[in-house]
Amino acid sequence: MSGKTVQAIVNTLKGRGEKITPARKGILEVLASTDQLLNVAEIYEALRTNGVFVNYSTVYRTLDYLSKNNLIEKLVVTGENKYKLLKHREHIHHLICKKCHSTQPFDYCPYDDLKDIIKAKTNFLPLEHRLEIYGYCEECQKKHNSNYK
Amino acid sequence: MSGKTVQAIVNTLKGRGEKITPARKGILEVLASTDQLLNVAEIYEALRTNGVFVNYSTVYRTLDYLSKNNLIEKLVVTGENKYKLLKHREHIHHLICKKCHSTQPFDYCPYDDLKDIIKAKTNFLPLEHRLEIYGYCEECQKKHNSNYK
DNA sequence: CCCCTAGATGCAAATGATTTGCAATTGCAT
DNA sequence: ATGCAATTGCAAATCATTTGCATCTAGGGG
Ligand SMILES: [Mn+2]
Ligand SMILES: [Mn+2]
Ligand SMILES: [Zn+2]
Ligand SMILES: [Zn+2]
Repeated sequence: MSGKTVQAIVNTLKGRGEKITPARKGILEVLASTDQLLNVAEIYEALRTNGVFVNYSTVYRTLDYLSKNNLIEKLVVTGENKYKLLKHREHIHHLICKKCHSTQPFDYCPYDDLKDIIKAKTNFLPLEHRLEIYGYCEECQKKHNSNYK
Repeated sequence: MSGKTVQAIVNTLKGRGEKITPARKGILEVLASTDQLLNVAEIYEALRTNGVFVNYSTVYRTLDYLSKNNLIEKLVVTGENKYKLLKHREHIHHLICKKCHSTQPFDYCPYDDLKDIIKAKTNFLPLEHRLEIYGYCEECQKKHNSNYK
């Protein structure tokens, strides 16, 4: 499921005259293979699982590089830096489990209305936003088949 | 404007049998004197401006302490830890300037509807949320009296 | 008011994540 | 195949935050 997306992104990069290196392609493949947000250590480990043995500093530099090129997104979740692939022009938020720390994408966004309200009530010019929801994922609710309400 | 609020909070602490120390009262006063989110260095500096010369580790420990006691809130903004006083039972979000990094509270929250949508569309149990808006504050818009749209 | 002690603080060292300088390597255009 | 700018590995530096421990202190009891 990763193949096509990654190849398309790689072609985008090539079109911009950028170099394609194992670290770059490797990280794109790692991020394309999941819908979870991954932290740096997870990316580093997944890379070597995939046979890509790059240095930690290269992982950091490459994540910066891909972020600046708007191919991935970095977000801070519970004090931890996490990364995800930016597919198409999607705009999504995440549901984050407080127990197992799994994340799942969620495609609804209340920002359009919110933006208008801000403009109406303040002189602030809203441009971007960050929204995350914390709670319990389905598995963790079952596992502790208890009485969260 | 800080006096009454801080005194009320201090009384709350005393009621719980907690000790009131210069660091605790000092940090509460610093946070009560602004509606900005402050980072650790700003809090440290404000303390000594106010004649409270405590160690950095004390600032960290006290911020943890006050957070755990639900008197202040810690939030991560653009990779930086920031703190605010928790007054009453207010629930607000923040408008954060991308230029000058000032923050201003904003009291509208789209979460009620959002929560229902999540429950309708997923098996995730939403409990908390984080929402921040990034853009340009009034001053920064004027200063660069330019053509943001 | 003085004592006493659990808890708070100062200090310096440890930690952990991220960044950086530099020499060696590599992608890719020619 | 060659050349060079960009990328990488490595080790050291940085930076925010945490921690161990000896010393202080807030505030309750006498
Ligand atoms: Mn959104
Ligand atoms: Mn809200
Ligand atoms: Zn979970
Ligand atoms: Zn501003």
